[in-house]
Amino acid sequence: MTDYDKSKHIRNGGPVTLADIAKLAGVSPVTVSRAINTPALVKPHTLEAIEKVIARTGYVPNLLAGGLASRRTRLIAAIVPSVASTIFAETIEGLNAELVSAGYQLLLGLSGYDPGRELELTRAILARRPDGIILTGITHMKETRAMLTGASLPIVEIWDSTPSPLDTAVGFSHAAVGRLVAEHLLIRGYDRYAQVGANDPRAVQRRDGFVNRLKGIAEVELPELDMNSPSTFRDGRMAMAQLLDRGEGSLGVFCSSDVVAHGALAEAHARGCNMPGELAIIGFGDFDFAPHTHPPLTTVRIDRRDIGTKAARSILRKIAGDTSVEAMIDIDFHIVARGTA
Amino acid sequence: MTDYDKSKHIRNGGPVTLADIAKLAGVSPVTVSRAINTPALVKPHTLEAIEKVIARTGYVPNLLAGGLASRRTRLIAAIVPSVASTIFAETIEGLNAELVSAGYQLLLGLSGYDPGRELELTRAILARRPDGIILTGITHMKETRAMLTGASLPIVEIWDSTPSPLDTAVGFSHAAVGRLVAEHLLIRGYDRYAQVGANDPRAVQRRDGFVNRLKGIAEVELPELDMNSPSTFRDGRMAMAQLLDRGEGSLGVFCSSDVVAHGALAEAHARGCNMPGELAIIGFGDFDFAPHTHPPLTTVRIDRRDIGTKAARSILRKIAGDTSVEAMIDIDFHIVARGTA
DNA sequence: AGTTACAATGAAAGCGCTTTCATTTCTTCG
DNA sequence: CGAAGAAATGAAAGCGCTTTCATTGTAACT
Repeated sequence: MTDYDKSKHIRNGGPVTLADIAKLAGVSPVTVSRAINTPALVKPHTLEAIEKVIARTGYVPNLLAGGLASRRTRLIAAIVPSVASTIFAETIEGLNAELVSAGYQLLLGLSGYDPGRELELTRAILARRPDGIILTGITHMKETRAMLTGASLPIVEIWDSTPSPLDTAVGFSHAAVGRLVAEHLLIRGYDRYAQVGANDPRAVQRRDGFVNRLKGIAEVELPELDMNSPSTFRDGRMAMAQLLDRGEGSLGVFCSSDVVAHGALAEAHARGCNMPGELAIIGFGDFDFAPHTHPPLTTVRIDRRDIGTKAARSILRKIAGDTSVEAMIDIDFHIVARGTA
Repeated sequence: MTDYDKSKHIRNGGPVTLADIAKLAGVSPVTVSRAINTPALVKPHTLEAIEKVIARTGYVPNLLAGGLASRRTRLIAAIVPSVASTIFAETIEGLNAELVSAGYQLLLGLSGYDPGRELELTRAILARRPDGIILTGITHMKETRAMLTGASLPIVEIWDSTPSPLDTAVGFSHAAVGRLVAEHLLIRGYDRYAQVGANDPRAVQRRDGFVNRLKGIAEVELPELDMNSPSTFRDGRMAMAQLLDRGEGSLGVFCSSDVVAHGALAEAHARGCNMPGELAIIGFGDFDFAPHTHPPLTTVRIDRRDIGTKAARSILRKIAGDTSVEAMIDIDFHIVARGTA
């Protein structure tokens, strides 16, 4: 039997390597590699011996070395704007659950709604050679797009819809959401219409869809908020105060998120507005608290977790070589009519 | 000048490597490596030439190879129970911000409050040889502890306090939180006391601190919730209904999170309870909505983001070889008295 | 008994970097 | 102008795995 100890000097108590295991188990390194990755190819008796040594030594394979050699890292990267804003947190959870159960690990990047940071993150992430990458939205800097397509790996864009994704997209049309909300309000008929909220690309799409649907019917008021995305409870409250102060007549408001809507609602509640007769508020996201506001918030519901799940499945299929993954995977949305519209 | 093309065959359009850059720039691979990692060691003229080639080719270094060779991955792993539950999301944001600005990347693991999953995650994460690891809480399976100490890397445990951390801990005493809340309620004096909420290790500590402080003074009622951590709005509402149904007299309630408290509050509100005279509710976390409930929620405030920031700084210092990092870094907490207690 | 096939194992090369140590090329100064 | 020291660069080895191809052992069939 050959001696597999390639080390020039005695092991200095440093981390155990595959070669160490091989030596201790009296087999070659390849066999240990197979015992770990493709145990079916190893004779049960040998396998058992190797496993015993692994357990005894507490060996943890080095996936850097493994990834370098095999060109597969079992790493999936995801870039989202934020994780504190509820909206993406559940998508991440869905993503992660699906990835972990397939033996993959999630590498997370937070872009803070900043395309420049998205670019830097993309570079940093690509340097780790993930097997796939997930991005939020469909608007990226051209350098980002170039780098991504040059890396030739599966890409999934989430939370938006497009006929021409970089690779595959999982999401829905924000403009359609805006239109749907407009129609919901139109049926009831209000004297004035307004939209308040964030200015990230997707919120803007929703606003534009809303405004366009009302074009020729009503002017949409857009209170100015001196802030950047994402917007807050406070923003909603201030905007609503502004709206209520500067005009008469019944009012239908579309907020860019449930948080903003909640703020708007608080102001309306404080002023004793009659909802939804005199004032209607529609949020976006159907956050946990939405059913519990006073009155309960009418909002647009999206299965946020499902976006993560479907994104994970798509990317895993692509990694597995499945070329039949659809370019655009649509996610459902609908209005949950509660007390505010 | 030597020819640095080591490849036996012509490059097949695959990813550009450091050797390719070296060849195109007419220098050796080491020089390119230095141009990237320690540009100060390279003559400005050479540097410029190399940078030009890198830009032109869109070269992205392979950090797997780099990490394998240098034994530094610039990767920090963090394991938290969940990211959808608000409580940890901001910690992650703080962590990430600090790490990114130091050139590190965050590898995220979600344990779902399950020690077994924490163990698996630890193994999977260690296999990627992070430069440091951050864990939530101080209770881990003994296999996890063994694996961690065996890996000999900087460890930071967050969101709890202990005199004997694995390495360093950043957090606070949950028992002390429970005591503080008990004292806050005692000052006002209620006929009955109750605690409702989750059963994760930290929530249990808070409950025990609360119960112990009231020992000999009052029995603490603990409504049964047929659920696991984390608990929800619904749990809070049901528990409050139970409490209100089965007893008389004024009542002081400590909830394991603001979400639970919000639910409890909704039930109390619906029944027209007089707060805080007849009924007191104290939450935990000071979530965004806490100031905006009706009445506004009294709760325990912790700077969640700060935990992340401090954890990141500690681990970065450790990586830099600083041995003066304190074993226990305390995080402040205090009661924000609003309308419910 | 003699192929043939398959299962189990091994040898060697190499993934793309960084490290260490050696060499070359400048400066600087007596 | 030549020696000494510093600055800039390079050669070679190797990080810890997986891959490919070769070899050996074992069973199955004629």
